Amino acid sequence: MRYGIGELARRTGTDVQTIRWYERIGLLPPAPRTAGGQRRFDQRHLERLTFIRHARELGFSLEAVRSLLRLVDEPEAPCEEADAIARARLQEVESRIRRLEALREELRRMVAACRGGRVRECRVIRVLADHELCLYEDHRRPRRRRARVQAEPGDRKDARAT
Amino acid sequence: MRYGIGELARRTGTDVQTIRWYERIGLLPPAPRTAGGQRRFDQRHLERLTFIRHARELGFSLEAVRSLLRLVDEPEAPCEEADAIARARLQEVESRIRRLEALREELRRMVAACRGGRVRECRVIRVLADHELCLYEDHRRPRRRRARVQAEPGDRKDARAT
DNA sequence: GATGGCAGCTGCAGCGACTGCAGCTTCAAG
DNA sequence: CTTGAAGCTGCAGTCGCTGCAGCTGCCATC
Repeated sequence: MRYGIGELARRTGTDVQTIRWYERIGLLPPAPRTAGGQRRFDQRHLERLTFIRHARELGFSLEAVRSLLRLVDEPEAPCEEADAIARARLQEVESRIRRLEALREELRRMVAACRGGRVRECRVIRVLADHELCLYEDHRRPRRRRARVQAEPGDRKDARAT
Repeated sequence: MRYGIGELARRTGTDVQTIRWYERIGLLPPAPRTAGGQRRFDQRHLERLTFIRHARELGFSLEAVRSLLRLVDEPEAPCEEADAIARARLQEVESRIRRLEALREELRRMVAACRGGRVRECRVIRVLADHELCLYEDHRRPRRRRARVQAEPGDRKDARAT
C-alpha cells in the first residue's frame, strides 16, 4: 500500500530525482516520511504523478501542468480553462510542425546538393554562408532589416528552430 | 569599415548580448578593441556571425556550428563532415516532426472531445489522468513496464515532446 | 545482533543557449 | 564641455531536469 520512491519511479517511468524535484517545486504534495526520513507514497501519489508524466509527454509546460492539476482538484468548476490550455498547446505544436517542415525542406536541399567534393565548393557550407542560396523565407528577414530601419514590433524573439 | 557591436547586431539580427556570448565561448574570434575597451568589428566578423545565425536558425547546435566553422577555415578538406552534420540534423528534424504529428493528433482528439461542461467530466483532464483513453502509443509503455519487470535497455531517456 | 549492500537523503553544480540586470565607463554629436 | 546613447563586465536567472558528493536508513541474510 505504501512504498518507497524507487518503486514509484519504476511504476510511473519517472526518474527518482525528478520525483523529488516535482515535490520540491510543489507539483506533488510533500510525501509523508518514515521515522528515518524516507518518503512513503500511496495510490494518490501514483495517480497524480501519472497525470503529470502524461501531460509532460504531450509537451505541456510545468506551468500548464500546475494549472491542470489545480483543475483536477476542483471537479465542479467549468472546464473552459483546461480546454484553453490544451488548445494553446495544440497551436504551439502545429506551428512548430510548420516551422520544422520548412527546415526539413531546406536541409534536404542542402544535403541533396552536396557532391562530396572539397569544403570550398560544398553546398552545405555555401548555403549557410549565403542567405541568397536559401529558399527558406524566415531567416532572410535580417537582411531586409538592413534596408528598412528597425525590427517590426510583431517579431517573435523566442521562435527557436528545434 | 569598422563599427560597434550594436551595428553588427542590427546587421545580423542578433542580440548584442548574444554576440558577446559567442565571443566568450570562442565561436567568434575576440574582436579588437578601441583604447576605451569597446569592440570593433569588420566584414569578416559579419560573415562569420551571419553563418552562425543561419546555422542556428536551421537548428544546428552550437557544437555543430563550431564544427562547421572549423570546416569553413579549411576549404581544401573533403566536405564529408559537413555533409554528415547536415544529414544528422535532417534526421533529428524528421523524427521530431513525426513525434509532433502524433502529439498533434492526440491533442486534437482531446480538444475535439471537450463538451464544455465541468472538470469532472472533461475529456482533456480524463485523458491525461488515464492512459487507456489515449491512442498515442509511446507513453503507454510505463504501464506495460509494470507487467514486465524492468525497463528495456533500448529506452531513450532524452525523448522530449517539444 | 552484526554486517553488507542497495536505497534514500540533502544540497549544490551543470546542461544549452541565451537573457536580463546592476553599476559602471566610453563615445560621439551638438 | 555636456549629455545621453551605447558599451563594458560580471553575475543571476530561465526550463526541466540530471549528476554528483557525502552522508544515513532499511532490510535480508548469517
